[in-house]
Amino acid sequence: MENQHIIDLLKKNNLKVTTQRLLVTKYILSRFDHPSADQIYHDLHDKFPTISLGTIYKTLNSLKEIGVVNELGFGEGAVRYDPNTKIHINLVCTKCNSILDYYPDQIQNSWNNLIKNLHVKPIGQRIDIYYKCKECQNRDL
Amino acid sequence: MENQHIIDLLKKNNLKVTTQRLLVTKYILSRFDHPSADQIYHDLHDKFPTISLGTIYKTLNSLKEIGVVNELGFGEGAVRYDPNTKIHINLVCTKCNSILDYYPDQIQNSWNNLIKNLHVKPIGQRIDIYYKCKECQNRDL
DNA sequence: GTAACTGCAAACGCTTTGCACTCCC
DNA sequence: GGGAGTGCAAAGCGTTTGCAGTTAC
Repeated sequence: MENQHIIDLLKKNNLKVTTQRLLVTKYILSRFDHPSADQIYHDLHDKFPTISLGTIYKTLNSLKEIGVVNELGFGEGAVRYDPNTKIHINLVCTKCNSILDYYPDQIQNSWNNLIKNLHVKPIGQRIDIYYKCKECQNRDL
Repeated sequence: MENQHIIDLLKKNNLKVTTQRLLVTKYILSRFDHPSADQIYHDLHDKFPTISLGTIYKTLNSLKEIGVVNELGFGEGAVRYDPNTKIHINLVCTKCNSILDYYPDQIQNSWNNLIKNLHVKPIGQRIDIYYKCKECQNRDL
């Protein structure tokens, strides 16, 4: 996503535009592997050595509040941040904790069909499939 | 579930049968609200005042390893334990964190249909829908 | 100018760990 | 009798908070 779009996005939501927020927002929106706060911190630290982990967390929480990212918490380890709020399936490797997005054909239709009799109004959803990724399977042989 | 079944379940998985394990296992299997370790601790403490939180955690981890419960981690708050490993939808209230199970008609068929082109072998799944429960909606009026 | 944001460090909440004691088999 | 399980307290880890200094607007 271009800088200008991110600036507009932040302004529209009454968030001041700072270098840190731009960096974090641009970074998370460009990533499809659902990084943790710590991964973001380490990756951005090269470009911007004074950024702090606290600011990463605060920014991610702001982005969560304005609906730009979803949190994916797990039983163990850190929360992962998912910039994809559309219906999709997270393929989660239970060994290395990698996460891959998966979009089956007609997923929106299938999903609508699944929840057609639901009596409540969803404000979000999460679909995970746990498996062992190729690399981890090979590593075990 | 009867005590004898739980005893068999533990023995079959090479877990020694102790009063604490019996209590925790029986308790979690009887609950449909996906309690946290702390909730379990407080509820069992009445019956068995010397049980410790550490033992609750250790037992839950053992039960997880033998596939009796699933962990539901969230961005905030404690992990919740779900004794239902069949396909179902967790209706999660984002306000009070209550969790309700939901079984749409034909959910297994819909799910099979959704993942029919998936090239990996699932070892588990999790489907959440986030919403605001009736009580929380009313409370906000 | 001022309210919001940042960086830092300390605090926090949930979970795991280490260890001496106890209990199941 | 021996190894697994328990209870306790301390440690661990990821995240939030408080606050003084800084920045966007």
